[in-house]
Amino acid sequence: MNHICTTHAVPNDTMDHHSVKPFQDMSVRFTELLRSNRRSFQGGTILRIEGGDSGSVYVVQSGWLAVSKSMSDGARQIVDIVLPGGIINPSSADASVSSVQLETLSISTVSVVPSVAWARFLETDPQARDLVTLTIAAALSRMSERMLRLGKGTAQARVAYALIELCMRLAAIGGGNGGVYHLPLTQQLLGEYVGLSSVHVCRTMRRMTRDGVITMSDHMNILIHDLDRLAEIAGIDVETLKGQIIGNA
Amino acid sequence: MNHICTTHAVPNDTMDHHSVKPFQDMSVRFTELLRSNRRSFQGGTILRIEGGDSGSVYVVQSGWLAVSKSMSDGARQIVDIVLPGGIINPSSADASVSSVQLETLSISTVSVVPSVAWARFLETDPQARDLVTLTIAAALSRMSERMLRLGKGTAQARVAYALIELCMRLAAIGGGNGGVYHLPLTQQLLGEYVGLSSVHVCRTMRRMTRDGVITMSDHMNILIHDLDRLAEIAGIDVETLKGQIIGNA
DNA sequence: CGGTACTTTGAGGCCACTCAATCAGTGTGG
DNA sequence: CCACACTGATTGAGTGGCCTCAAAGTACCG
Repeated sequence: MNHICTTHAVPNDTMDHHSVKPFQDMSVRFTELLRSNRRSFQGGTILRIEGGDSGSVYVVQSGWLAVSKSMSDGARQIVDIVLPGGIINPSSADASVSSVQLETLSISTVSVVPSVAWARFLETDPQARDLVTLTIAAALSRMSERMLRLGKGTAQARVAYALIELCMRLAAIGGGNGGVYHLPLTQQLLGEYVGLSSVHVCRTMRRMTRDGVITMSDHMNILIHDLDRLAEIAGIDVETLKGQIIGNA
Repeated sequence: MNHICTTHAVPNDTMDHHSVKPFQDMSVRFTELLRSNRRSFQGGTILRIEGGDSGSVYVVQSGWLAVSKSMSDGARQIVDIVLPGGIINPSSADASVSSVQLETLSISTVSVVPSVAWARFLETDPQARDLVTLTIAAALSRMSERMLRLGKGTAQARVAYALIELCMRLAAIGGGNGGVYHLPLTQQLLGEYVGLSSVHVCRTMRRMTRDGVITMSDHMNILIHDLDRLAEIAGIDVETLKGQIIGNA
């Protein structure tokens, strides 16, 4: 039920609760650029197919997006999950020259800025350049961390890391307080994020539930009971990680 | 036998055969910046330990580098391999804020530019900024591609992809003609790159040799006999990939 | 010639996969 | 209001790919 790019985009200038934390201190021109290109999409919308629209930068203001790649046999890997405040630049950053798919995981508000306009703007705004640099650094850090667990690392470690990563990133932008949050992902999608089959994601999370580390309620509502245990399973130091995968240091 | 950062760096201004392809058309000031910070390192030198020297950008002019991360149990994942022409900016690009290890895989010439000087220089040189952007895009593309195979993808596909990726990148900077090249990696290291044990790397490559796809001679001299077969195993389209993982489009 | 580093091959085990069936939640139309 | 369909979670059974342990082979070097 993927909708190919709802072109009937909804210009959303009614209210401005969309100004995400990382964008708060930016210049007026930056804010204006985002606002004039803002669109809304429902969950499960494909914004960009491999190399299709090669000329836009995506600035996320609300909702969750997934950047993914697929093998010829259809198996898919979610390369990165982008939260509000994230910037996806297929031609220079988060997603490479092309061949990645970009889709919404939930109802989202995204500013779709033509690459040319974006580049021209960046030339004039050093502060925006710094923001982009910081955003990319955070994305790379996340990806490296996830790669490490994809290569080495058990199913438990992969899932545990993903849960912590998303929880921390969410907290950084003012969501999910105290280890409670909602994942707009099926176990299938989570599996594609961490490189596991949906079945094994289920088993793994079930086990962590039995062990009292987390609690799940209706459709991926996560409550982290024992962050220390979870961090141990994931093989990370919470404090260290915080400084690395969060963009707004 | 890792040498902790040979501080007795050898300023290498004897000849200038170091000017790598991607750097050829850059400004004089850029060239000068690199030259004044150039150093030589022997293979197996650790240039940067997790978050240690937090303030340098590394511009590779010759040799191979590895960017890696380790788990608490010592298992290591090579996040990216950087060839001549590559730029590693731990605080904004290839390697994230910190917590990555950077080491030489072979004798290398690298310009180690202090972050502050680098940032200041970039402010004044839009062309250099574009180069950085392009370099990052290529790195991200490679990483995404490798992540896909790390998550889904058999041992064969992972190894095959790595061989093709490195061959193509090497060819792009004027190395290894016609599918023949030398990998300055042990099977152990190649395993850390593609997420396999050294034993299984061996078996996999042996099998590809038996199947007539590649030939190996003394210590990782690779000859690709049947690129089409190899590409099929890797699950890629050669032409498509070329445009994506190579920086100098 | 012994030492070291790396590759190769065998044997056996475990983790995660696939296949498949059941269950739970949510609509949807009669 | 209930039967039906549909999507997603759960659990079991069995398999296979990759791992580990281990031993032998090969090249290089002091």
